[in-house]
Amino acid sequence: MGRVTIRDVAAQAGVSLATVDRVLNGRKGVSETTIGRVNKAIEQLDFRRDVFAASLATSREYRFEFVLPDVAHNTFMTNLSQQVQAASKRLVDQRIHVTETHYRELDGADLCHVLDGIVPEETMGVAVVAIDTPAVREAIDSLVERGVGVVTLVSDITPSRRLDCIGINNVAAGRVAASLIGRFVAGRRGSVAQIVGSLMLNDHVARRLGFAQTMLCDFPGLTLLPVLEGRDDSRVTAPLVGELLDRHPDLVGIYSMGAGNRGIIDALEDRGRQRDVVVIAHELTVHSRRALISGTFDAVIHQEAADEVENAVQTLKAFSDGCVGFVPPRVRIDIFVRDNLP
Amino acid sequence: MGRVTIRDVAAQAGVSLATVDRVLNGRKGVSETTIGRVNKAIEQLDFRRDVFAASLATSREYRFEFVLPDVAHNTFMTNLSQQVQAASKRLVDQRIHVTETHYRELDGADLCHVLDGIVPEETMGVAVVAIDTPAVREAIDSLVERGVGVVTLVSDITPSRRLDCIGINNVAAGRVAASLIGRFVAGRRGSVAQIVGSLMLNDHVARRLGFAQTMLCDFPGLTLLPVLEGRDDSRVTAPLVGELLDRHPDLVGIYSMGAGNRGIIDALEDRGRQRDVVVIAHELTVHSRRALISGTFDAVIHQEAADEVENAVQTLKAFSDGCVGFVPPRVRIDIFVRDNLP
DNA sequence: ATGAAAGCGCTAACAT
DNA sequence: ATGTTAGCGCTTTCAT
Repeated sequence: MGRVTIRDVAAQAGVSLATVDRVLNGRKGVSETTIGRVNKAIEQLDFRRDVFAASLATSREYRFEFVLPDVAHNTFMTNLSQQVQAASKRLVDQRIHVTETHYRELDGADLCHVLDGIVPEETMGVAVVAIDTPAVREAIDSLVERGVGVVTLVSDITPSRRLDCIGINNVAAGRVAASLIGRFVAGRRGSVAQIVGSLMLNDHVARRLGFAQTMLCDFPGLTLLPVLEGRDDSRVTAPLVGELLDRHPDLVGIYSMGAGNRGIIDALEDRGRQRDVVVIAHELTVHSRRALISGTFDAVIHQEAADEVENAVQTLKAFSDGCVGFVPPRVRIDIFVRDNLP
Repeated sequence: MGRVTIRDVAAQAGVSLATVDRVLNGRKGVSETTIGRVNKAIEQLDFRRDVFAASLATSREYRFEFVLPDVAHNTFMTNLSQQVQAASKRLVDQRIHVTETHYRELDGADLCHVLDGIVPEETMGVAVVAIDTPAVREAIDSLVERGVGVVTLVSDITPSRRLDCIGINNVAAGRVAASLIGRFVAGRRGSVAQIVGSLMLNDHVARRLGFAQTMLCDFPGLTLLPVLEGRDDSRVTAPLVGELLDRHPDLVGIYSMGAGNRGIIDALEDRGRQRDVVVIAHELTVHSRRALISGTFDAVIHQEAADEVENAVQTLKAFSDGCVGFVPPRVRIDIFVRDNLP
C-alpha cells in the first residue's frame, strides 16, 4: 500500500490518466458525468496530488520584479534591497527568478516610467514600494490590466488593483507609538513632535493617523506639534530636530515615522536632550540599534524586510498559479526596546 | 538553453548519470579523480540540482512526533496542539507525517514513559515541550543515541543532546517585562509580584532571571516579592493573586510568567485593583486579549505557536536529510498592547 | 569503480 | 470528449 496516485484514481473511475488530470486542473473538455465519477474516486481514495511530481512535470519558470526606490542613504531600503537579492539566490532552484529595479526616490514620474516599461511576456509579477500619486496608481492598474500580478510593498496605494499590500498595519504601529510615548513620559506634560519622511508615502500617513488618534484620545496632557517632513534623509532631519529642540523646551516626545534616524540621534545628542525626550522611531538598523542601547531611543517599531520579500514572492506565485484564495501571512509589527534586541 | 541537468554534467565530465549522482550525494565508490572531474563540470556549468525532481525520485516519507502536556485548561497549550494538527494536515502532501502524543502535565515520569516508547523505526524526529528533570534529560539523550532527532519546544532542557530549542529567548522576554513594568508605573514606588507556573519549567525560570536582572538593575524604586508558583492553573492563580492584593496594598506591578491568566484577571477585577496595578502576562489568548482591551493587562508577551511548530518540523526534516548547518529562524518575541492586537 | 535502464507521479502534446 | 504516450530531472537497482 503506497501512495494513492492518479493511476489509482483513473482505474477506480474507469478513465484515463489524462482525464483525471483534466478534472484535477479544471481544464475543459470533460463531460459532467465523468467529472463526477473522477471526483468521487478522488474522494473515495483520499487522493492528494504530489506537489513535487506536479512541479517537475510542469517545469514552469516564474519571473518577478521588485521595484524599489534608489536610496543608498536609507538603511532600511538598503536592507530591503539586500533581502531581495538574497531571496533571488535562494529561490532559483524553486524556479523563481527575482530581479530588482530602482526608481529615483520620491519621484513618481520615474516610478511610472519603470512600471510602464515592464512587459507581461517577461514578468509575471511585480512588487513595488509605491508612492501615492494618481499617475502611479494608473501605472499599477494598467500593469494589472495587462495580466501582471502586482503587490505593493511596505507602502500601499489605494484604491488600486494591486493584489495585496505586503507590509505592517501602519495605523496600529502609530497607535502603539502613541501609547508607548504616552506611558513612557510618566505623567509629564508637554509637546510631542511628529516627523514623517513624506506625506506622499502612505505608510507614513497611516502611522500619523494612528498616532494622532491615540494621542488625542488617551493622552490629553500632551500637545501634538504640526507634522514635519524629513524626506527620509538625515541631512534634513538633523537641522529639523535641532530647531525643534530649540523652539520647544517643553518637548517630551518625538515620533519619527520615516527614515533619517541618524539625523535625529545626532541632533538630540548634540544638545544633550536624549534623556528627557522619549523617542520612538521605525526600523531596526545599526543606527537605531545603537540609539536604543545608549538610551537615546526608547523603542523601535520594526518590520522584517526578509519576511516581506518572502510574502510578496509567495503572493505573486500564488497569483501566477491561479490560486484565488491565497492570503499571505500578516507581516508582524516588531517592537524593540533595549532589552529584546536580537 | 534550458536548465542544466545531471545529463549535461555527465556529458561534460565524460561519465554516466549514476556517477554524477554518486558524487552529488557523497556516496562512496567513486575514484578521487572522477570526483574531481564531476565537481569541475558542476562548477563550470553552474549546475544546481532540481529539488522537485530529487524529492520525487526519492519518495521519502518523514515521520515526526510532537510530545505535549495534556492540558485542556491551558489555552496556549491547547492552541499549540491545534497548530500541530493544522501542520499535520498541511504537510502530508510534502510527505511529512506529524503525530501528537500527550503526557500528564508536569509529570516527568509520564513524559519519560512516552519518550521511551518512541521507536526509531517509526519516528525520525521528536519535538517535545520539556520539563526539566534529570530523568527527562536522560530519556531525550537516549532517544538521540538511538538516532532520533530531538528538538525541545517552548521550554528547553539543557544540557542535553537535543538539536535545538524552538522557542523565544525567555531571558530577553523577562527583561522586556521588567522594562515595561518599570516604565509603566510612572515613577511610583511599591512592590512587584512574580508568578511562574512551575520552577520545573525552564522557560519560566529564564523569564524570571531576565526579569529580576533588569528590575534590580534599572528600577531600584521597586521591590521584588518572592516568586509564586501558580501551576499554570487559574484555580490556583486566582486565590494566589487575591491574597497577594490583600497582603500588599503597595503592589504596583505583576509579572505573570506562566498560564492561568484567567485567575489573575478575575482576582484583580474582583477587588477593583485592575487600574492601579500594571500587569504583564504571556501568550495572547481570548482571555489575555480581553484583559488587554479592558485595561486589566498592560502588555502581553507572545510567542506564535504556528511558527514554532513550523520551525520544529523544518529542523527535524533538515536533520533527517542529513543537513548539518541548518539553523531554524529565530522565534520572535511578540509584544502586544491594546493598540496592536491582530 | 562505473554504466544502463527502469521508475517516481504528474503534465501536455498528439491521437482518436 | 477521451485516451496514449513521451517526457520533467533525479535516484536506484542491477549489471559490468
